[in-house]
Amino acid sequence: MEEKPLPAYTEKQQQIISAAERLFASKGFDGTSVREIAQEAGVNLAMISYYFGSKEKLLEAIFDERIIYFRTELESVINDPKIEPLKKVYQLLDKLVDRNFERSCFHRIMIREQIDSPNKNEFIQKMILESKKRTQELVKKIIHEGQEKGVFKKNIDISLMMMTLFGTINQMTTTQHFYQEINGLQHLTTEELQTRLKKKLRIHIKTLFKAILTNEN
Amino acid sequence: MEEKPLPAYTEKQQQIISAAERLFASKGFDGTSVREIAQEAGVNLAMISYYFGSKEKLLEAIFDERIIYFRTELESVINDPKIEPLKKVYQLLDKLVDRNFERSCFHRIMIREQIDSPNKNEFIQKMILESKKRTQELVKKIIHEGQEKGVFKKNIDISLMMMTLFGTINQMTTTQHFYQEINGLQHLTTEELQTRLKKKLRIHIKTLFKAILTNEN
Amino acid sequence: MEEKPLPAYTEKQQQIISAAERLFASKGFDGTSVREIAQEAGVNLAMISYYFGSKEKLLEAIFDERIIYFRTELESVINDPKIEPLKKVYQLLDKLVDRNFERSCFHRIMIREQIDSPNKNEFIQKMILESKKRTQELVKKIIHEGQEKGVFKKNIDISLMMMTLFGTINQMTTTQHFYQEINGLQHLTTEELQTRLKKKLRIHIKTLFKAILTNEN
Amino acid sequence: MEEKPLPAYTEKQQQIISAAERLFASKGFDGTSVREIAQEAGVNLAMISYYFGSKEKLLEAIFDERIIYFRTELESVINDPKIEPLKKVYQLLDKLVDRNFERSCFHRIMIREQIDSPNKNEFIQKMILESKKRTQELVKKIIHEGQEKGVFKKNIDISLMMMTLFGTINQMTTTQHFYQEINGLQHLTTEELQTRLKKKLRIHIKTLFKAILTNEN
DNA sequence: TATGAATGAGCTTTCATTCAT
DNA sequence: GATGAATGAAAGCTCATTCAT
Repeated sequence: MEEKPLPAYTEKQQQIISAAERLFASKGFDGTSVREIAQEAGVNLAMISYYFGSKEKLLEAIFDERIIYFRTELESVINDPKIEPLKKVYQLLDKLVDRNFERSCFHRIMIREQIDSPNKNEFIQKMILESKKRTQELVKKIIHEGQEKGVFKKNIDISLMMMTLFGTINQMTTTQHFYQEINGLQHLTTEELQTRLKKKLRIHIKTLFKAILTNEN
Repeated sequence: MEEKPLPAYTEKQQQIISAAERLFASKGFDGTSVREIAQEAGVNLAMISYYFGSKEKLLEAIFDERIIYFRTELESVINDPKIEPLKKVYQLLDKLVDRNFERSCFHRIMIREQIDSPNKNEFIQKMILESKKRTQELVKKIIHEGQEKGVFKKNIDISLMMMTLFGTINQMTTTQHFYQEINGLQHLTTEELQTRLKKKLRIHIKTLFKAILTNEN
Repeated sequence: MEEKPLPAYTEKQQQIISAAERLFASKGFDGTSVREIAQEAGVNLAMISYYFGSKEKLLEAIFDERIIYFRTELESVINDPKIEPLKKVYQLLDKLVDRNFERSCFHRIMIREQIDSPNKNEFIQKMILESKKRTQELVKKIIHEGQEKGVFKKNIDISLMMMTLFGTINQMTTTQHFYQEINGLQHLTTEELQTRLKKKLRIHIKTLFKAILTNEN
Repeated sequence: MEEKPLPAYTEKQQQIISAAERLFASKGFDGTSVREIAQEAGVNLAMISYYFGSKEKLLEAIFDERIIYFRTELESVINDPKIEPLKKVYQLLDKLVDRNFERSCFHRIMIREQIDSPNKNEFIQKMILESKKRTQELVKKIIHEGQEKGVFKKNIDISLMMMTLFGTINQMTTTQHFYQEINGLQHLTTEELQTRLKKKLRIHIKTLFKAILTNEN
């Protein structure tokens, strides 16, 4: 919770974090062994305990490292009074979509960590909750602004709207390969697919929110 | 439909499936040990390998057992030509929401299994893909019908619409506790929360789809 | 703390207990690895956790198994009113010496476990304490009897006397090889040494106690 | 005597020795990690290997450092021809008791190291053996003197007498907490307990030896 | 001299599975 | 069919030690 003045993690620690992030994303936390992480990161097995203390703490470090990326991004743009509400929403949505594609590994980890279950890591739960609260607060502000200006509908359930927002993005993130398969896009490389999906998703989400928020068509 | 073509699973096997389903849902496949399943099911440890061959095959059995529940449900209603398209969509949506709440354990498992990854169980991947295709086909049919009748908009990207549909439902399923926390509903029991969420979600999804599909407000 | 009606430990468990006892006696608890125990006992490594849960619990099992041997032995003889006090003391002393030689491995373990230290196993500490209390109570009874009959001195500090009693026996148990070296008995086999020591110790302790307890010479 | 023949150990080395001594005393050699010692001593982990070569050599260094304390102490007093034998014995006993309480940590280590075992550190075994021989020689001298003067009994088994002597002292050193518990002295601080025990032990041992050595009461 | 980083071997324990009955 | 015993492999982690600076 304290702000870290220094980059905090050394290069080798970054290597480990990055390797772990990739593996946790694709095989899950429990499905990934510390040995695999060490191998993927090209470091000695014992280094992981040496640097992070435990596998659990390594996961926390990943959150600690990546979640910063979450906070800083959004707020700046939103507080510009000149931009009109819908544009602000659009900007916000684009950012959310972008960051999901840019940090897709981390997002996949986070999606898994969100799944309801009793004995989840508390530290991480709190981080996610805090992040959700922040974003929701932000969204609420813009929408209220739009409502006051008469641009947006009244009676918008923001929590449910967030469900749709993050639900759609997460669904895209997690089920790309199904999308690819169903739509006969097996010929595309992963990168091509990603580019296409990002473009489509950006438009889709904006269309969706225009429909949810305004009365225009 | 009522007759089961195969003797299916004995009572003891059902016990195991049911116990495994609960545990896989809350702790993940890799986070659950066969010992735990045996204990939760009240059966001997060796029975699980004995009956199902392996932990992996047990997971497949869960899918095998529950996915039927998926197929049968939807189609019947949809083929009624008297019901108008939007009503049909509404009925479909309600069913999807309901089955998600009714079989929330299995859905949580499925959500996890959908998360992109190279070395996932192929059998299950195919099951999920097939199920997705079926549902998408169904939805496509209704929507085309609505489009032909001039009730629905043209140019609807069904795949993305599905992302929003399942994304929203899944997001609700997996992040109930965050919703509860953020909205200050800690005083509700799990059951009360579920009832409330289901009601809200049903409305939300329908409103959403009306906005997506039609030009009315 | 509950009495076990059955022999409790299977043959294989006995093998493990016995092997562990030998190793713990000679190398200490922390100095012995579970692997060594498994090898010495000729069982699979995993069996030890399977049967006893952990290395710690195995140590407890050793105490559980051997400490019985402690309780039963002594009391019977002492309650005979016909035997005169000094004879009773002699009998008791002989028994104590004998059991130390018979179960010398276990005694060495117990000596180590008695050494003052903060994070010792509580279960074992309690067992040892209880055993010490019992024995002290027993000794107290005989001595009081002797004092009432005017055979023993007044003003005997029983606790300190016990220190001398068990101190001497334990010292013998733990430092046999030094005794052997110092007294030029390297030519004796372990067995021969033991026999000689036992005989000597029996006499020594009795002489000692006669001197402590009575006024005769 | 005040000049140290070798530069011996630097201050930092002394810190390490002292920390290790405390930890080995309470947790045993194998139960103590080099990391703990470094932390307790407030020095860098690598310093320990750097200074002493290995954990084993550190233990040897402790013996090397502390055993001097053993040798020098006793002999001086004993060679005074004016003091009568029993007084000499008394002085010796008091010294032995005192040094045990003063260097109780080191004594606990030594007690552990004495416990029979094939693969013990030879260097240390030799040190202990040599120390035992010296002390025994000393005792022998005084006793022979007393026997010649007709003050002490003939036929005294000195080795066994030593067993009783060190056995009693060691027993007190290692099982103080049991003594405290059994005699209902939980209200005493460690220091108060020690003071009381030392006083009692001094008297007890002397009484004991008077009884062993002489014919008086 | 002093130290943070690094290492390979080892630790205890648990895993999914199979065996013998 | 049903089960307690058994197994080899692997898990996460800590160990004493050494390296590079």
